[in-house]
Amino acid sequence: MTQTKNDILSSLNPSQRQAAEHFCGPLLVAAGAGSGKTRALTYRIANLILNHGVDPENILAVTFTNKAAREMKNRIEQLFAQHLALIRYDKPRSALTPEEQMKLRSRIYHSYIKPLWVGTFHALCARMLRYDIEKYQDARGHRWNKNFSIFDEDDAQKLVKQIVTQELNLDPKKFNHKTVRYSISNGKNKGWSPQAYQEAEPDYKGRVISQVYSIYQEKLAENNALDFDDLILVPVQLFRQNEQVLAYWNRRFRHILVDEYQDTNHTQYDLIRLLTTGGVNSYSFNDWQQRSIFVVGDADQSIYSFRMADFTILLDFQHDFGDRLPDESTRTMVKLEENYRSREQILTAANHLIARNEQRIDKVLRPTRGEGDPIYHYSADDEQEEAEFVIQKIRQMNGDNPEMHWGCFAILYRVNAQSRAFEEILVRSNLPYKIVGGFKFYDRKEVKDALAYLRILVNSADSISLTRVINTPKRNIGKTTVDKLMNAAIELGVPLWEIINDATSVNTLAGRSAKAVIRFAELMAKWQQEVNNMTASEIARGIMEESGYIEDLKKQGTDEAEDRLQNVFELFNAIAQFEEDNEEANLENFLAEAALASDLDNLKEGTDAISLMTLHSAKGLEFPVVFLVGLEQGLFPNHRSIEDPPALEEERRLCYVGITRAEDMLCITHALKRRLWGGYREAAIPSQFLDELPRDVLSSPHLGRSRRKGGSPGRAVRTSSPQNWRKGDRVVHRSFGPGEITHVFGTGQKISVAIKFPGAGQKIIDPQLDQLQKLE
DNA sequence: GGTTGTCTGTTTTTT
DNA sequence: ACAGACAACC
Repeated sequence: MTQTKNDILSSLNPSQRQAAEHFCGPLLVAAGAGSGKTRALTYRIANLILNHGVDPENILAVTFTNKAAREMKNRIEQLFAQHLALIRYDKPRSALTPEEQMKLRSRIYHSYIKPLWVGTFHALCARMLRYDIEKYQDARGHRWNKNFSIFDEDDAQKLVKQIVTQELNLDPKKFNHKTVRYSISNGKNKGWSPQAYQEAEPDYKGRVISQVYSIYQEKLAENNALDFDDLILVPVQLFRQNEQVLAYWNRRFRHILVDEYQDTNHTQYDLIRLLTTGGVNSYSFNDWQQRSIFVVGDADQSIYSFRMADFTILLDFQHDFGDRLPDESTRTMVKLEENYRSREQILTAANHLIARNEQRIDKVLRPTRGEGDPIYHYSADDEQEEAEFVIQKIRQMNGDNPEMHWGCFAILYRVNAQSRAFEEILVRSNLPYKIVGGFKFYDRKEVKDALAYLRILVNSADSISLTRVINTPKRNIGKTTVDKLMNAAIELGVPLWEIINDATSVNTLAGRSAKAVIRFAELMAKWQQEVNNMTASEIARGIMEESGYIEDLKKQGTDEAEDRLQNVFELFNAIAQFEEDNEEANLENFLAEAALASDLDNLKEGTDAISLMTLHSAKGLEFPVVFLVGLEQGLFPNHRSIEDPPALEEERRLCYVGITRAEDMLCITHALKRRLWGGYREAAIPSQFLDELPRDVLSSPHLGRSRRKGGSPGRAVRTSSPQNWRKGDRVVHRSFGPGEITHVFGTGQKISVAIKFPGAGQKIIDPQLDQLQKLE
């Protein structure tokens, strides 16, 4: 009888506790970096179940990444283990015998973890759709069945390309398939149908894109496939058209928790709102009996606007769901401001930097740990020397401090391409490292080929997968043959598979390739039969063997082929692992998971290695020592953001995210010269963010040198305006480097100049806005 | 139908 | 610089 409510929550601070104790109604937790938001979330879930008697089945917890979902499950499990060890065995968890541990874990998993719905928006929606998608039809009557394929970005682009170039014969320069795909994606993230798209963007371009969008949806339906955006949008539309379906999920998920709420887009918001209110479509919704909406986020860490995330959704929470009272008197917002992660000097820098942003909730990170060391700033000659410096510094710290193992260090950069210089030196130095994100296991050609085979078995309508592997390995089924078959399929309005699987049609259409096509069809048909009899592992091995794919790689004999072979086997391992971890593992479930999984390396965590990743991937993580590299104008902030104030604010938030990853030590570097697009970019100007950090927390032995070489960006603004620019002047631009003026337009205040840059080509620039310096 | 060589855009970030 | 797309050739 020692377990009371107090005991579970006793380790929380007052604000965390207020968040964790929240039962019914809306609550926004505005949680600064390192303030224990995951803690508040997990403790609240435990508290709901243990102290309020909520059935885990009634809880929906949405995270932004798979990693975060895994982490949350683990932490909830640990909480329960701690708690139940005391209740059931009357001793702390650490004192349990191995058998008792095992028994306890299995019990916790079955009664608490498994019935909880914890996952990303995409994974959770995919799961709901496996139940209900057959009740859905879109505005034009298209339907899907529960074996739908999930198209990744690659598949989606292929489809758009097909439409743009073949169906509509558009000028590929004006309507680049990637740009069109991106526009469609953005439209979907705003909740627009093709019709709505056209209404929102009624100009010529908008009308064309709307038309592509419309055909694209038709094709997706023909393939029985959805793209990433549809996974969210389709449930929203289904909920709007089918009251019973919405009522079911609304009743089911009484308590909804959303992590990283600042990263939600409008469609995701609609989904959450529908699930929470059950479709009561007004702000007067206030039936909070036995229900809650609990969102956690930080507007200062909103870094996904390029994916249509909109942090004003977080800023509006109080208006949407809350009591709409001012911050001081509201009962529907809690701020977590104590920072348990970083040393004071690091927090000072972070607070100072982010305070420059206009759009935010006022909030500071209050230090709880000692002052720590100043932030170290290093100015390198080029990207190679930058990497050498960082690695040498890591070796030195590792040598000096026995407790600093390799896993303590992280190198964070703006773009993936920056990892190369570091990798080269790490390999040469023989140090253990891991690259998080970047190349993804499931993006590799051979893995996608294997998955395509499997997808066809589950969803034979998936023509994208079918065309992908029909001649891989080579079976003498060339482009002309595939085109003929495909045209017939389009003509008849049936999936490609139906043509291929009919020997007569094939004989008529395919000429001398007919035999090969028929053999391929027979192979696939045979394995389709086995989907319900054999395990996913057996099927995967079987089809990859019998299709000749493995044989083909083996006989190539190159290192690359060997590598690919290894990856195919690695996929088999992943399937086997999946079968071990999931009771109802089957091929369908595996494919659903694989489509949404990022990379496999996450599985082998725990290895002691230096971490390399982009700033975006670093969100949510923390490291004792962080190196923030490549702080150069044009790289970070990225050149596409410099002239766009909201985008620049986002870059600044990204920098804030980077700084706040560091626990004890932060080191910021930039290079004066950087290899980019093949050539060198000379005289790179240090990032403006360096100037935006408070001076007194920066320790920077090379500061003087770097300033003189790069010029001070702060001062350059003022010196550049009254100049007389002339054709032929040699100049240095803040982000494009050195160049020569080729034209001068206008006079006086309204002057603009065209400059030819060796690296970036010709650009027209306003010297008032851009930092331009004349060279003598 | 497959292979070789040339041309092009590409580098912001991701579920 | 480099991969992927496409055309010309085998």
